[in-house]
Amino acid sequence: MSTAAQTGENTSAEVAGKAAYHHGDLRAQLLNAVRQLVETKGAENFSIAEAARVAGVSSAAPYRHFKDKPEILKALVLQCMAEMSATMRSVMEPYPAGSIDRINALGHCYINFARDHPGLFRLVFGISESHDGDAELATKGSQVFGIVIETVADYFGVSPDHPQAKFRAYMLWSVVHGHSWLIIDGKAKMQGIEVDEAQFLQQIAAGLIETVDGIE
Amino acid sequence: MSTAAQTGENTSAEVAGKAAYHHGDLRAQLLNAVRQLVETKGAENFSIAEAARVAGVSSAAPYRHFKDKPEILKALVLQCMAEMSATMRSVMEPYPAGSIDRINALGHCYINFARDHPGLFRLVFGISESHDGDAELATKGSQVFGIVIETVADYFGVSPDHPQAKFRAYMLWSVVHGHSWLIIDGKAKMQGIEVDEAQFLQQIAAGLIETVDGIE
DNA sequence: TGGCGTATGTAAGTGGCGCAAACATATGTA
DNA sequence: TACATATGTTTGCGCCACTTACATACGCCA
Repeated sequence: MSTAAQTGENTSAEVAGKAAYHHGDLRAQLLNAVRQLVETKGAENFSIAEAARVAGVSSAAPYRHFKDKPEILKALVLQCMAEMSATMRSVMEPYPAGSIDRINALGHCYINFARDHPGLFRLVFGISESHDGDAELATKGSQVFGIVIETVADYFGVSPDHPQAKFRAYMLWSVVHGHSWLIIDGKAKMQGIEVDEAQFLQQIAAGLIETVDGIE
Repeated sequence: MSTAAQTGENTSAEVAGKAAYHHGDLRAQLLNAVRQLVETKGAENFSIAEAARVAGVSSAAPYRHFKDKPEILKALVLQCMAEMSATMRSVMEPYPAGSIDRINALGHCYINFARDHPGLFRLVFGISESHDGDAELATKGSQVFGIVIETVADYFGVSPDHPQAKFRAYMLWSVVHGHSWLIIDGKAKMQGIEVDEAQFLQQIAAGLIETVDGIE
């Protein structure tokens, strides 16, 4: 448990012999620690103090790199969003542009992120400290949703600015987002529902995209 | 601010002259206080101590009625779920059984709950302390989702046990649930999307329910 | 009516956390 | 080499979750 954190952590500075006072990379190491804690204990149960302990520094050290707790979490959210958009781009790349397979691949990818990192998913989409008007978050956010819009627009052969493309993309996003939540909350299983995900996504695509009589 | 809490709270015991020591209804009053705090500050930012202050008792008093913080929140979740299912039943009642209007009414109702009580919605569906195998939560939960299944099954004229009815109901639930989350997170607005909700629900029903060639 | 057990409240204490100083040490640059 | 700055530590404050010991009211039975 505690060793898992250390295997990759202490290599950079302490082992290198630079003495630990300035180990040069605390910000990144703290983010790793926070990420690990959020994944295991949830965003509302992690403490900066514990993250500092994991990183091997005093409990006040984090405040040299982050203003306060929300700012740490925001940094982690940005990191996750960047990963999500990168992964989404990579999983859809094998499929031909404009194909329905690309849309399905996006859906699977999104859901898998939630299933594989429920703690992070909850953080990214569930925390109320929304930093409401934050520009960075908005930007990274559109990099995720933007992919969906692009892909849907490609399918219909229209510009991503087309309102109908946005609307259809938003419907898709809603289903996939909702399903992700229900999965990690265990609500589906609680109701005795076992969802065949491939079928689910296929039916969604069929009902919300393919049956639409051409846009514009 | 602080007076708002008192207008409705002190009436039961203190004003009645019974002295405050046993005011007879602390559990309910605490739940009210917690509800108010969760609605305004979010479930991860409320403190038992503050709820006790609002209710006008010492900070240890709540522990006579609730084991710990998660248990308080669980009680509130149960309360919310009961309200949701009651409201859902009442809003669909005016429409004829088996009609698509009933399905739409359910959707609106669900989304409205999220919009009107984002803090509570986050609590009910977003907190990781899922009390995972909790029987009470499962029961109350099925009373919510059960309504959706029933209504969809009615539309198709099959039994609520029919797997296809469950599957279609689950798809609907996912969209509505996802949209609710995106709305209260402001994600839609952040992406410059203004969703016409009536149209949204109508398109969903059209794509996921009405176009389905009869079940079984 | 009176006494007793129990339910329900309070006060005080423990340990942890978020965060702010004030202080210490390393690093880069003149 | 000296100084400004970045980055770490120690200490301290206030708040919180939760516990334990104590106090008070209420219900019930003789």
